[in-house]
Amino acid sequence: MQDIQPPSSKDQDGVTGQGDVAEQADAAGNGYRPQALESAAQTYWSSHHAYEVREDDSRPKFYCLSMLPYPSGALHMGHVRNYTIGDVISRFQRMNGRNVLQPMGWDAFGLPAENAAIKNKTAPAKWTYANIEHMRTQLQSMGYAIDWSREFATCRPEYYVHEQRMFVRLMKKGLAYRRNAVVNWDPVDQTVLANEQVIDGRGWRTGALVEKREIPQWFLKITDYAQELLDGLDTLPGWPDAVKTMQRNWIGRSEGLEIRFDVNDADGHAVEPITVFTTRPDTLMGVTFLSVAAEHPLALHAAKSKPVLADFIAELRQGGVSEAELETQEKRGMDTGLRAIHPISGEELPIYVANFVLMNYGTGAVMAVPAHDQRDWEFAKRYSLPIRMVIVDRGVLDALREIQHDLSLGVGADAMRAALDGRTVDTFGTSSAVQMIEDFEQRIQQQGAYTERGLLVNSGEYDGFDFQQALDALAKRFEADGRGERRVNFRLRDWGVSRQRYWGCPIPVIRCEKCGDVPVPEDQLPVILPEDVAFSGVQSPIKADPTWRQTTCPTCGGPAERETDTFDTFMESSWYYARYTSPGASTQVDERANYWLPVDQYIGGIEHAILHLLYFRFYHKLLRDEGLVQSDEPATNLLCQGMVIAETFYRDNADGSKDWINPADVELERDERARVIGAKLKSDGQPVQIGPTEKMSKSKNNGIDPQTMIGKYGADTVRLFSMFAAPPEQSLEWSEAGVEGMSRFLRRFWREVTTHAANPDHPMIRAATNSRSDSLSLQAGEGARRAEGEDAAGVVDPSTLDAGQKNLRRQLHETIQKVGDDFGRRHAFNTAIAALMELLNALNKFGDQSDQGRAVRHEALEAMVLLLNPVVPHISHALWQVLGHAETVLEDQRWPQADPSAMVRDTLTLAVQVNGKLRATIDIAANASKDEAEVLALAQPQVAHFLQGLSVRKVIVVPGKIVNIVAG
RNA sequence: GCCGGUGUGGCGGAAUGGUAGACGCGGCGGACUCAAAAUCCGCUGGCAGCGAUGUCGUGUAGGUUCGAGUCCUAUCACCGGUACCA
Repeated sequence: MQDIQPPSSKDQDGVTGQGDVAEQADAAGNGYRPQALESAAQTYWSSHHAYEVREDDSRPKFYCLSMLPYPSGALHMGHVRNYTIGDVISRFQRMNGRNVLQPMGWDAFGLPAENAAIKNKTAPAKWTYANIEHMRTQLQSMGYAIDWSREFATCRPEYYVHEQRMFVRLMKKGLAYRRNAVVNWDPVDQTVLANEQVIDGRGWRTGALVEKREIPQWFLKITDYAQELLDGLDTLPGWPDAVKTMQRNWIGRSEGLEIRFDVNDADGHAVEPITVFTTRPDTLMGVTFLSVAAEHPLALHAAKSKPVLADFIAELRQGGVSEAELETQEKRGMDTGLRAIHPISGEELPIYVANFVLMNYGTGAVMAVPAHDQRDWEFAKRYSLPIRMVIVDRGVLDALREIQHDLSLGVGADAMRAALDGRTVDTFGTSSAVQMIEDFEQRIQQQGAYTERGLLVNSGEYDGFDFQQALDALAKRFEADGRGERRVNFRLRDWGVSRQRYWGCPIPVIRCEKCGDVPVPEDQLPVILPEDVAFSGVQSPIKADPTWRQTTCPTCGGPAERETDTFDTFMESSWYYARYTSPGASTQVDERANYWLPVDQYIGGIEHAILHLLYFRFYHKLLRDEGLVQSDEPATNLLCQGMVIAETFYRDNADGSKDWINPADVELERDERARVIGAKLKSDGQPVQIGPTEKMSKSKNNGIDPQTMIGKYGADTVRLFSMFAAPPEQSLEWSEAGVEGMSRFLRRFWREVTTHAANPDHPMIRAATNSRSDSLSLQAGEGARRAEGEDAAGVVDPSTLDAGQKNLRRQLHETIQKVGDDFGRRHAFNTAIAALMELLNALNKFGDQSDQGRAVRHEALEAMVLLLNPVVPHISHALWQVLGHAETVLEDQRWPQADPSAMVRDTLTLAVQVNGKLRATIDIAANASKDEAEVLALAQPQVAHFLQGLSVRKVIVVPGKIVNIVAG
């Protein structure tokens, strides 16, 4: 780079001046020194409060929010990816004239702080605050355009006081209530375990078999909002369909019938009736038994007089409470000895306790129809219970009608034959119809349930009915005789917010023996969690501390105790987005919330698709119903980014365990075709095993530390790689070789711009350079303003361009259009960057040193700096000055606009296919007719060759794309 | 188990029903260098062929279409969630 002339070589220090940038370019030849340049840019932004914003009605607002981090100790690549996506969108939107808010905070309560406290013998608070300090510094070194003035940590009383106030209001509205619910209980430690802490049914520390235990817990009535949460999904076109589908299925609205069965005990005496909920009342005549949950009152009643049943129920109490564990268990059950009376046939049906029936869905009891429900089918097979077919498809029904008017078959093919016995019908038709029915029934008996909605048979007066007719008829019948009713059921359960943990927001309730659960009066809030505590891990310090616990009842003034459970940490993360809009407000949010909300773009991991994003939507409706916000939904657009994954490497130990080796310490070996054939440890040169490519984790030692990468390559390179290597919603595989490629691209870009700018003959550069010597002592921007105003000679004159100049300019404007679309609409950052790489490759080949050639190059380089700015803001900040502009917040420059006249093409290339296979391409005038394209296509020698012996049947011409000749 | 997603060269990926493999990595060859690094230039899906070119090819099996990586049906593998990890 010997030809680079620094615009001004003797500038003193100038952290923010142009001189140091040029000096860097000069000193190292290639000259791109990210560390100095990045800290200079960051200092400039923070000293100018460049990203602090306030409400401004003169511009459209844009609230860009990334999910707030849990302060686990150090920034990881998942954070880097999440926040880089948010930063690119934020900077892009600001360059397009929006008033952009991008805040950051800390989801500071949570289980890992307690685990760390046990391990390191420090208080959870101390550990958490230290992590926040460290991680803030790390985030700042990434150069994100964050308004740090709004930062908060959710573990501070000034934050959670509002959460407590909302809770006591919800209690008064009846939206918060207390009831018993089941948890994982470690009988050795005598503690409640999180699902995560239960491994193969045992406590993670003690190894003891976990038990289910019922304890009183607080709930929020999210089910009151189930229908609205479901309907609201239709108002969110900017949310991914996958997320909306998952939420719809999670809410799980189903319409059906609640039916009451009378029950007799083993001696034939009537006991309490049982109510079941079913979405398939059409299968009612196929019920052959009933199943109830182990906790169902009837089961407990029966167990009193049946010790084996009591033992069985006790056995079902073992194991964890997670749905994944319950649903993958072997299906087991036991007869209670009780008998349900079928409400139509009067038949006596056994009632089983079954481990797959959940007490917290529906009524905790189901009617079992093995012929038409796969789970019931498997259960029936295992316990030799009858399988009675009552639903068939139309073909079977028609076959049945052909041979008999009565559609009742009895059970099994033999019964059907008996029904046919002695009848005389058309021989051929009968045998095929019999075969068909027999096959259908045998399939159900032997292979599995038929679960489609078909037509009823074996159902007496309902034979031949379809699903809807059966539902209507049965609902009418049962509503008339008081045996049942139509019911809409949701799978969604109320939100259990109690946690038996210390490091969380105290639940603001006082328990009084006389007055019951009394909400803490608002003027006594917050209930503060003491932070300076000794924490052993077995018991919560606030539970152990009588002076904290003991208080007086706000109602009767008598002695009372505080609730010592704390809130689920999803509580804090359900409303933080709103608090960012109203820093310092004495209420939960103030009127500023209605300027910023709803969030215009929310970004976070797909793992939050259901729980967090549903609570987030729910809480927004709670805020709305308290009159605090006006919108119905918290965020209009949602982007879910994929995980960051990396290769794993290991060595086997003698005892069968594995030593996981960090990818940074491993070198790959390849064969002559570049396939990876092995790997060895750099330090000893000995081979290591290659494991699967997985999510970065401590356990597999495949995490790549962002800080190391920033130190080695600079934040811009890390940002560029994480945006280039994959589209945002897919998983991103970390590759240090790929990172080096990004660094290479930035160095080439640096060289292209500095080489161009160093040419003293260029009029625009000359103007800028002349002013530069005094630009440091003048107001920033002076020199650039001069440069921009003067010297028309440096401006592109489209009418005088030659073909090469026109081509480059066309590519430039096509790239401007593509990058704008990819950033703004598609969020396809990877392809936008690829297009910019292509443009740089073209610029690199473009050797034109004429005035117009240089003017075209100047236009292209300025545009590139602006287009790349959202992704790599530090180098852009520096190069913008190199191009002769004053130092500035680049987001306040206009986003480049594509010039349609520069993109006009005279000729187009069309693909020519014969019978769908590519045989030639043709260049044709852009305004050519379909007929002209067809004639030219048919004239191609390759086309003629493949048409030999065939006659053309049809020619399809898609203008601008393809000509397909169909021949045969 | 259930719900959602993904599957394309040696690797990450591109292709919004219309020329499969853009861009990057890796690899091979060359230039520069005493040498190495860096940088620059060229080639790079498989098979056949000196080549022009042909042929096969987007997890697997079918289907719709003039045309399918893209749409439909079935199936396999992997990933995320599964209500107390966040």
